[in-house]
Amino acid sequence: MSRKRKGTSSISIKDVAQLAGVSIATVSRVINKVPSVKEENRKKVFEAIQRLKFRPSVSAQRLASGKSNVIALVIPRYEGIFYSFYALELIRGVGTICDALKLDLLLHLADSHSILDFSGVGGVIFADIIGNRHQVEDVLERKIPSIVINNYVEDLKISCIAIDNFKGAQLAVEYLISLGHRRIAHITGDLITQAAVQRLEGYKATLKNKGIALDDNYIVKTDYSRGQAREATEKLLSLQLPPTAIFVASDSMALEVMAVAIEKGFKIPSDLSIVGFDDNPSGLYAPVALTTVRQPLIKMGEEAVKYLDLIMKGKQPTIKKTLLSPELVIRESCSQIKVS
Amino acid sequence: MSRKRKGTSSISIKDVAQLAGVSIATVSRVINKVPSVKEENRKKVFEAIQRLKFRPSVSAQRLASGKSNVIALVIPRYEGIFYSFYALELIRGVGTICDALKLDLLLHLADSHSILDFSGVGGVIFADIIGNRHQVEDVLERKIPSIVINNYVEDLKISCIAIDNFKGAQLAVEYLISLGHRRIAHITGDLITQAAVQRLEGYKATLKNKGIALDDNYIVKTDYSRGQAREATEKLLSLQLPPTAIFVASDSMALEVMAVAIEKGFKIPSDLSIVGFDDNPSGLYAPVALTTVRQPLIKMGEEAVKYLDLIMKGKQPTIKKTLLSPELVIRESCSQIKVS
DNA sequence: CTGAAAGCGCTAACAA
DNA sequence: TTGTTAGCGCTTTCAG
Repeated sequence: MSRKRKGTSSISIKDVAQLAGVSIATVSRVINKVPSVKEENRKKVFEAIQRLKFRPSVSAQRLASGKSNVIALVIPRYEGIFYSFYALELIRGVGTICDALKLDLLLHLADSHSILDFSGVGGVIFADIIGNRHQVEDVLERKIPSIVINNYVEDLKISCIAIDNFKGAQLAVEYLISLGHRRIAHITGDLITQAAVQRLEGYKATLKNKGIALDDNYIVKTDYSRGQAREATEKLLSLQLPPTAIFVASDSMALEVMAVAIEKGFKIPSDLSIVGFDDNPSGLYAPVALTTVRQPLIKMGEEAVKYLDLIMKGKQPTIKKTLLSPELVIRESCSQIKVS
Repeated sequence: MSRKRKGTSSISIKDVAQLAGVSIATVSRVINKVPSVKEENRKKVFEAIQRLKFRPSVSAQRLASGKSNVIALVIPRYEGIFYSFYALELIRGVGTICDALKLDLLLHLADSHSILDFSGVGGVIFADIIGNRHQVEDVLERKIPSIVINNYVEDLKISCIAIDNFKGAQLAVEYLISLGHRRIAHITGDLITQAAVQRLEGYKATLKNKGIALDDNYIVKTDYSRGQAREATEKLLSLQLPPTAIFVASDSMALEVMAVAIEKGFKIPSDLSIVGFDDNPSGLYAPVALTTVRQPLIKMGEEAVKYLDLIMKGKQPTIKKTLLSPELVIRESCSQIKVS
């Protein structure tokens, strides 16, 4: 008995087997719900497990089976992301469904140069790709099931689920136009995100389509923060010919826009119409309930997890690029333009 | 060769050893930075690792060594938590430092009845304890290094790091009193959280200390949501004798309070002083910059991780209960009371 | 329906 | 300084 290990104090499948009077294989079968176990034995094993408070070692399970039920959620750690409703909502969606599906959620708040260790991981969800394409490529190369969300990736062989931000912007702007607005401004989000870029493009394209000339003064770029939203609004409203409507790339910024406008004595919506983006519940309680574009973030997270789960279980191996449709939520912050 | 396994396609330490012309033990030593390896061999091994793109299997490492560098962050999934700046800030703090210390972060958004699987986990951080004491007790029983944050637990043998919410409330209320206010209301957070309870207690105690009678009409309970903050404010401001100051349990609610007050024609701060809690950056860009109580959330998360890391490495085994001090951040939303 | 036994990929004595 | 080898706790054939 010379080369014995430091005995791990924790109880193992062996102890359970012994107490239950069966072999470890049977215990394993019970744990894995293999149907072929006699009811009597199953019961014995269950009791032994209870009595010993046995918990199977995930590491051992993984090692032996080669399977893992860990999903990694990679969120790029750029500043702007934490201004947003978006991140928390996403984590909430993904986290909740992981809990339900008994998947473990590994959270990586990653730098673009973080080295991510995916060895124990069964699947990876990339929340957007911002300066970390190489990480995606790495995972792809290692054939780890993966999916990108909130970013429609054309040029990579990977599944993705994204919001149709272009369409979202279009919905917002068309609505504004339908109310008679022509001087429509746009406060963008951080243009390192695809979402912000596409919203801007949607805004531009829709104006063009409707024969409204673009005016660069009406486009102000921000990093999604409330501070920059405030500055943007001040700039916009002090223009010689201020816009009659502003389409804002996030609700949290839109709330700021509204606050600034009210401070300056504008009446919402009669003097200024505002459309946000997100359907952040805060918008409901704004001085004037915010009209906004709802994007199904939680759903996006859920879909991603479910899809990954399928791939990890060996089904659904094809690459699928999904675009989720946003939806205009009309509340009180927009009105027909005043006759001039 | 009958009983062979389905060969895992992934390369193992064996392949590296072969290519490098050394034994697997040497490869293992290189991986684990054991100093006693000849420089020449170390180099060979490194090259082989590079060429093969070898990544050690975490599961195997864990199983063989009995060590784990996974930290689980357990966040109770009650509705209110997602209204808050708090959750995201915490995740950010913990997530960032985990990335830095090369620890894996397992995120559990747990129901109180979720069964948590901590088998592969080296340490656990409980973010508050809300209906999940049994989970804490379970971890304790299994001797897994653990710590509770945002909740000062007296009656459990576990380390904790919490904010001194009582003191925070005291700072806020004393400041208000020093400005001459006596009709000071409090909009609470969700009283299933210790933080909200302690802020309420701090509020009450401070008033009492200063010889100001408590008035139940001045205390309105909420769930931290903006909607309830709005209702609370409306109720408070329509009182026959409305408060001249409101201490609000979170910044996000305080912003709502301010918005409602402005809508109703109150001037901030001359007609109504407002103090929030959190130091949410949004408060900076409010119509009137919000005076608030700063709580070091990110620091709390960081400290927790560092501490756990120490325990996991076998140092610092004692139980330590830490209380972090909040700090009053005076901005524009409070003023001397008007002479009546 | 069950048990024996061969790994899964790695670590850590121990011997050399 | 290095190689050999016995496990770590579990899954999964294969043979009853």
